[in-house]
Parts: sequence; structure tokens; C-alpha cells
Amino acid sequence: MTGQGDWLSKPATIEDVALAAGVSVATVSRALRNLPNVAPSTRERVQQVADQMSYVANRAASSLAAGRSGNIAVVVPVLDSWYFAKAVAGIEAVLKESNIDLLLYAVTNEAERRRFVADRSEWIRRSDGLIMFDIRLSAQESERLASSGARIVTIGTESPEFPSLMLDEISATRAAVDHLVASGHTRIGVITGDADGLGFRVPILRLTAFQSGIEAAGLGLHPELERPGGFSIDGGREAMAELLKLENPPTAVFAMSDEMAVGALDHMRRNGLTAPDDVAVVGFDDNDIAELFDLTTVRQDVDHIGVTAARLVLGLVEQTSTPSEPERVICPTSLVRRGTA
Amino acid sequence: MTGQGDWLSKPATIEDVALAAGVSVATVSRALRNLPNVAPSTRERVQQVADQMSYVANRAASSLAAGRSGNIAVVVPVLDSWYFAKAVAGIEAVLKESNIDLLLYAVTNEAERRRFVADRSEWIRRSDGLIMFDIRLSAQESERLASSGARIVTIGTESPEFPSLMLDEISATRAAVDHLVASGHTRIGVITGDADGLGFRVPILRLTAFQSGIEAAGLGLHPELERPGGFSIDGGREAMAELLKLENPPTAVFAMSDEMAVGALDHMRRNGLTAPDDVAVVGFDDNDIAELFDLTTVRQDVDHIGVTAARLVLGLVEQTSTPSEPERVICPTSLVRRGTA
DNA sequence: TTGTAGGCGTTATCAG
DNA sequence: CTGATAACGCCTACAA
Repeated sequence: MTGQGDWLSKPATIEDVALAAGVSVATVSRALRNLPNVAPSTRERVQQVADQMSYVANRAASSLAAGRSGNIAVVVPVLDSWYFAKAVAGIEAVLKESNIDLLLYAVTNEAERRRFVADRSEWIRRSDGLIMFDIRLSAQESERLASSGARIVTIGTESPEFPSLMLDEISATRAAVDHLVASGHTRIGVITGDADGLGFRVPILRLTAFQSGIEAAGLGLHPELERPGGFSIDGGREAMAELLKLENPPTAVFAMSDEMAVGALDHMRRNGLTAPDDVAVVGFDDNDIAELFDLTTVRQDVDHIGVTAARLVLGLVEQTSTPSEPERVICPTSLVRRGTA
Repeated sequence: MTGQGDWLSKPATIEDVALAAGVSVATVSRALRNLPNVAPSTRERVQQVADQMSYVANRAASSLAAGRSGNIAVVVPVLDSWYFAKAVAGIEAVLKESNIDLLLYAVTNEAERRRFVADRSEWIRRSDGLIMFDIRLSAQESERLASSGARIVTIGTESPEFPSLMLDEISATRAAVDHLVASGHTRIGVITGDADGLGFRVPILRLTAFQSGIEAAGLGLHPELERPGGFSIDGGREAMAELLKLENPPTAVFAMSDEMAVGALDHMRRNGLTAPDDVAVVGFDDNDIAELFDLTTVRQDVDHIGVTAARLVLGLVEQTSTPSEPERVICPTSLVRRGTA
């Protein structure tokens, strides 16, 4: 029982440390933050005293004085999905190294989205930088955000003002479609996605790519083969049900997420159908359950996306000057061939 | 194009508003926070001026002055798992209503855990309250945290100092075991869990309950039937592989999470085995994929857990006095009977 | 290398 | 009901 840890039950302030170490608060501040111009011996002594008093700078105070909050905000449309959970995990890991905190916001529907961009200054000033996933921004909105001094990295969306991370949706989707075409399929369906009218950009890109792939293969476009699946298992199930009810059902289906693909497969199984014999299925993501279903899918490295995004914001925060041309990172994808297609 | 929104490209301060409204900063502060003792007319005018200047209080400044950070920290052992993602989503939804921010920390291994409790003051003072999931705390550690003034709600763990949320692990597990026993099984295996030596309390409780269930049924305890699965799909797969290699393999298996159960099922399928004919399987959680695998499992309402935890911390933060007896909430579970057992 | 002191933007106390 | 005015705890020129 040492008991020397706590300081009078009230947190020690920088002044307490200064007093105890026999130096000025300025020196303590510099010493503890590893700034230059501090004698090694002084630094060490201050360090020790601080440790002994278990001193830790008051975040609010230093934020106020320094003008930086010391945290990064992450905005996602949903939390409880494989993709976002994984991405956030990647971000957290990076931020932790820099001792900066992660503020998490969910913008799950259009109403929240509007409020979010409307109250921009409020959110922006709670953090030094933002990572926004798939949040649609009108030209005016992103312009305003930028002029509000926001440091933002967008994922799944692009705007002229901010650096962004995207998959090469075109070639990713084309890989899936081409694979299906190469397997001899001529009637290919697609399960698209959106969530609560948030106007995701990604499914639009994928649909366009899908269509161009179909046309490139000399196959006609059939709107009835395009069904929304809401990026959920249930949605995938229903979409597949609709597709199979068609007079002339597809022999292959591309789902824009593994969840939807798995839902589709489940519907098939329940009706005694199997992939790829009855209908071939390709998913997107390569999440944990893809392997369980032996699902052929387009893999993306979500962890890497999170890590990269985090590094990007940190870069944005460090540098004072905004680069003329915001960086655009394209993340790689690859087709994982398994049993369903 | 109104253009009246931004204020000189620099955020307006409370003083700017006061000046523009012709009142003192004190009045502005009171008016905007809906405190009493402000003339309705005054309040309205201030409100308008503030809106027009799109003024929003500086979080750091008010935190410093008020002594409250305005955010709640959530500490989880992993982010990218169904359970935690879902729980955090529930928490976020509640906090959003109170306009308080969510700080997310992952404490994924023992080293991080140690650091976390060691630097307690640092974390504690970044937020007004914490929600800790499954983080093991020694008596001394929780004592210190409490005396550091931490307002904590624990989930999956209990300590004398803090309110907590737990499942009734005993009866939940017993429901699973009893179901298996009732189905005539006499040799029942269990796939346990832990993650990176974090010393989860939950799997220990479940194991104890499992054992007592076995004994209550008059069946002998067989240590070789207890296998760790690390709460992952792969872990479940391997555990089942081990169990099946036994000279006298179990005819039924209880897995402490659906992930592990599904992994186990996958291993069986690959070896031409099916549930429940070859081996009956019961999982725990009832997550999204449980239904896909027609998995009999113990359901818990994770969203509700998150919501309740959030309300608890908020309560802790509001009230100044700590209640003598920390609240203990027991969340309900139920056995969902499907096809695998 | 170190110290002094002004300021960061709010809140809260205490008069008026 | 409203207005001064100390804190709040730290950072950062500027001096020394």
C-alpha cells in the first residue's frame, strides 16, 4: 500500500507540478509535451514529479488554450454492420497511437443527415477532423463545410474540397460481372442497395458499372432484373424472391454486399435451390460469413481503409496549409472465387 | 444566396453575441441554455441573434468552466463483432438525444487493459462517465477507479462500486443445457471463450452454469469436453474439430457465442455431419446469422442492453450524489428453438 | 534554457 | 431579471 498516487483527491494541476518540481508552469508544459529547449535533467525531474502526482493535463483546458480538441470524429450511417464496425476498429487503432480520441456519430437517416450538415459548425468544432462514411453531400453543402474550416476525409463519396477514399467500384463490379459472363451466364440479376434514403453513392456506382458490364458483354439491359436489397440479409432474401418469381428469372445474381448475397442464398436454399447450379451468386465485401457460405465475392480490405482514412485525417490536422489538390486514394479489390459462382 | 450565415469566417464567441444583442455575456449564456431568470423577450432576441451569427458555444471553453466534458466514453474489448457493434449503436442513439458525445475506446489486450486502468485519471477526466464492457477489474483497480471519482457502468462484470448490467448467465446457460439434456443427450460438450487473455468474466460464469447443469442432470463432468473457441468462427471450428476427434465425442455442444456455434457447424458440414442428427448445437446471442444457420440459441437483446447502459450513465452523471447501493440490472434472455438442437 | 503573463471562451457567483 | 467579474487549467509569445 503505497498510497502516494492520488493527489489530495483532487486532480493535480500543472501548477501543482511546477511547484513541486521547482520550475515554472511553462517548463512543465514543455517538458511533458516533449518540446525542445528543455534541459534533459529538468525534463526528467518534471516527468517524475508529474508521474508521482499522477498528473495529466486537463483536456478541456489544453484544448481551449491550444485551439485543438485532440479528437477526431467519425460519422457513419450505421454502426452495427460488418463493414462499418470493422472500419471504425481500424481507425481507432491508428488514433490510439497518436493519443487522440475518437468521437463516434451515427447519421442514420435523411433527417439526421440534414441536421448534421446544418449544424456543421457545432460538429466541426468538437473535433479537429472528420471521417465521413458514405454521407451524401450536395455541392453547396460540401462547399459550406469546407469554408467552415472543416478538415474532412470522405469514404465512399467524393467532393472537390476534401480528400477521399474509394474503391475502384467500376473495376470491382466489372470483375464480378465479367466472371459471371465468362461462366456463360446471359441473364444476370443484381441486388442493389440503399439505406433509409440516405442516397448512398456507392450502389449507384456499382449499378452503373454493372450495366456497362452487361452491355459490354452484348447482353441487353433488363430493369426487372435490378432489385433493391437495402444492404441487409432480409433485403437480399426478398430481392431474390422477387427475381425468382420473374417469368424469365436470372441464372446469376450479383449482390452489392455479402449480407444481401447470403440472404439471397438462404432464400434459394429454403426453396431447394442451390448455387451455382440453379442460380450463381456473387457478393461484395468478403466479410466473415462469406467463407461460411462458400460465397464467391469481391473482397475489399476494410481494415486497411480505416487505417488509411485515419492517417489521412491526421495528416490534414497536422499540416496547417491545405494542399491545393485534395488527395484521392483508390483502394484495391479482388475477386475471391469460391463455390457459388 | 443569403450569405448571412458565417461570421467573419471566424466562429462567433459569446461576446460577439452579447454585443450584437445588447446584453451581457452572462445573459447570453443563461438565455441560450434555457436557464431560469431570463425575460422571455430577452431570451428570444438572444436566440435570434445567436442563430443569425450561427453561434455555437465552444465545447472546450464550457467544459473547462463548467467542469463537465459533455461526453461519455465507451470501452469495448473489440469493435468488429456483432455484439459490441450493436451495443454501441444502442448507446449512441440514446446519447445523441441528450446531445452528449460518445468517445470510443478499444481495450483489446491485457497490455492495453493495464494501461487503461493505470492511466485511469486520464481517461476518466476526458469524459463525464464511462461504460465498460467486459473489462476485468481487480478489487484494487475498481476501488481506485471509484476513488478517482469515476462514474462507471459496467457490462458483463460486477464490482461493489459501480452499477452494472448483466445477463442472468446462470439461467441462460441452464436453459441451453437443460434443453439438450431434455433431448436425451448425456454427453455434452462446451465451447468456451476468452479473448487475448482479457480474462472475461462472462465465459467463466457460463462455464460454471454449464457444469452445474450437467451435474444437476446427473451426468459426470468431463474436462475433455470443454474447449476454448476464442469467440470467433475459426475458434469454434477448431474446437469442434477437437471435440470430434475425441475417442468418445459429445452428441451435443453448447457454444458460448453464435459465432463459435456457426464455426462448429461449418466444421461439421465440411465433414458431412449435420445437426442435430450427428451433433446437436446450441449457440448464444441470437445474432443475425443464427437464423441463417437455423441455429438454436440463447437470445439476448443487445440493443436494449446498450440503451439501458446509456440511461444508467446519464443518470450517474446527472445526480451529484452517489447512491449508497449501485444499481444492478439483470437483462432477460430466452431460448430460441430452431433446427440445430 | 527558463520564467512571466496575457489570453482562450464559458460558467457561475455575487451584487444590483 | 441582468451585469460585472473572478475562476477554469493550460498554452505560448515574449523576455530574460
